[in-house]
Amino acid sequence: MFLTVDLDEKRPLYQQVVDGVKALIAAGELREGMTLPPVRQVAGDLGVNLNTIATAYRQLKDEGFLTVRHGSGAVVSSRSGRAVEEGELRRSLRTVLTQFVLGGFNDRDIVGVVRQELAALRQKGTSR
Amino acid sequence: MFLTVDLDEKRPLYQQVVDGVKALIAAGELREGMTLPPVRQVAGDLGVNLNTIATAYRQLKDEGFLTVRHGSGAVVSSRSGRAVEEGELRRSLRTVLTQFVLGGFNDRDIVGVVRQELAALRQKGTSR
Amino acid sequence: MFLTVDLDEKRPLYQQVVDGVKALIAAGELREGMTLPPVRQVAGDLGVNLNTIATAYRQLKDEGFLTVRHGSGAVVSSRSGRAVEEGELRRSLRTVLTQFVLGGFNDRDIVGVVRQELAALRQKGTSR
Amino acid sequence: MFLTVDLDEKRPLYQQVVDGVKALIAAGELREGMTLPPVRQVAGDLGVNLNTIATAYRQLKDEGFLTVRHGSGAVVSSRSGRAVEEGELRRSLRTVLTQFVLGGFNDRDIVGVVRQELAALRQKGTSR
DNA sequence: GTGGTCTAGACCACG
DNA sequence: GTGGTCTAGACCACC
Repeated sequence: MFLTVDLDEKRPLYQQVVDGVKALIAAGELREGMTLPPVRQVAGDLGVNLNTIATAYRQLKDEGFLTVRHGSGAVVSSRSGRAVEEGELRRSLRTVLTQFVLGGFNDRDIVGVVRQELAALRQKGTSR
Repeated sequence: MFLTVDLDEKRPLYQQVVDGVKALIAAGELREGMTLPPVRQVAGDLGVNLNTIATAYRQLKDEGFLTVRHGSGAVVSSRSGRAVEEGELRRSLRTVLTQFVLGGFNDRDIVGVVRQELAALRQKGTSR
Repeated sequence: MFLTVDLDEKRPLYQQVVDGVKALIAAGELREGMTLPPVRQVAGDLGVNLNTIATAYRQLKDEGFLTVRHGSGAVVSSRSGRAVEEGELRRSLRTVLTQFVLGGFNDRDIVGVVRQELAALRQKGTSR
Repeated sequence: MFLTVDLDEKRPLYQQVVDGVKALIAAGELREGMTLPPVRQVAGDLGVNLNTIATAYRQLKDEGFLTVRHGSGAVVSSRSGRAVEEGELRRSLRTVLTQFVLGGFNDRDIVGVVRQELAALRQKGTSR
């Protein structure tokens, strides 16, 4: 798989997996109908506890990104993901931007970084 | 004060206060030398426990944003805040941008939202 | 564990715990990768509140001595602790030495005591 | 006077004054029978609150370093200062030495620093 | 008046 | 099981 986790990060492990899968979907690298590797395999590959991956898959299912068919693995859902509340998104964005501002970046710099990251996010797959 | 907290958010209350104060500093609304309202007053205004605000002030002190003088109050520090690692910042940004992409926003939209939020962040105070 | 606290001291309890852990690390008795006992156990052993120990662990984490992994435990960090300013250290030393001088110790005595304490500090573990 | 205080230090202001006076006595710069400047003057010179200096003088009196004669100021006591408990002293010393060890100093370095500071402490006055 | 510490006990998040 | 957060309320230290 194309997932990695970092024990030294602040995000919990399961969240890193969730975010990683979402990123792959956003990049078009994972598309609807594709099957994700079994929980056990991912856990083994990443060297983390099995429950951690199970939690991540569960959250992805709850958010509508995966359809779990008992015995046949987790499949990327057709209507991938329901909208996250925009208010919440903007709040997260605001927090990150605040840190950039406090770090001394000016608006040009920040918009540049945003463009860079967007390009990186979309470089793989068909995107949309 | 201009702080708010939301019990339904995922961030802990004290973290919301920390982020709020940082945002005020970034916006130039709080400047070095200014005194923050007493812990008890903030706690009362926000309807949370005194210790929650004390924790927030403590973290802001530890991060170098505040200088706390025991019998006096908490004043915004001159060397406001130490640098956050850029790598960590970019990672946070990437996570947020992924959410936007998954929400169906295109790059134009996203950059637009970023510009809006930056403007909002900087509208108050002289900035600098 | 080899920690003790004393209610009659001026240092806050959590600070005594912080200093105690640092001393164990300095002595090489606690080394990187080792897991500290759970918060609740330490609290029970020392007869203090859980939160007091949690505060100590939190500060040690903030200072870079511990890496705390939520569901696991607190392990001694590899890059144990960031440097303390030498100026601040010397100031603390000066204050203590002043007390010894006022207590009637001569320089020989004082250097002797320093050597004793250093030896005690380093007797355990391989040091390094 | 030869006292200074630093608002950015961790020690409380009154404690800095106490330590400063003790240092002057230890150095022999202040000797028994000499009169300290009035509280008001010291407070003015240092730019701190009058109560802060009053607290410092009171503690010095309580510890036996000063004799306060109502109306005639504070006089350095003949039997300057009662012994501080040696156990407490050693504990303070141990804490400081721990920090030096954690800072990477070896025993030679540390003893060298101690000798330096002792010399600086005693350079003025007749000492003893 | 200010902020800091501590307790007792509840509940949540993570692995 | 682990650590983290929050509350309610007490008491202390500083200015």
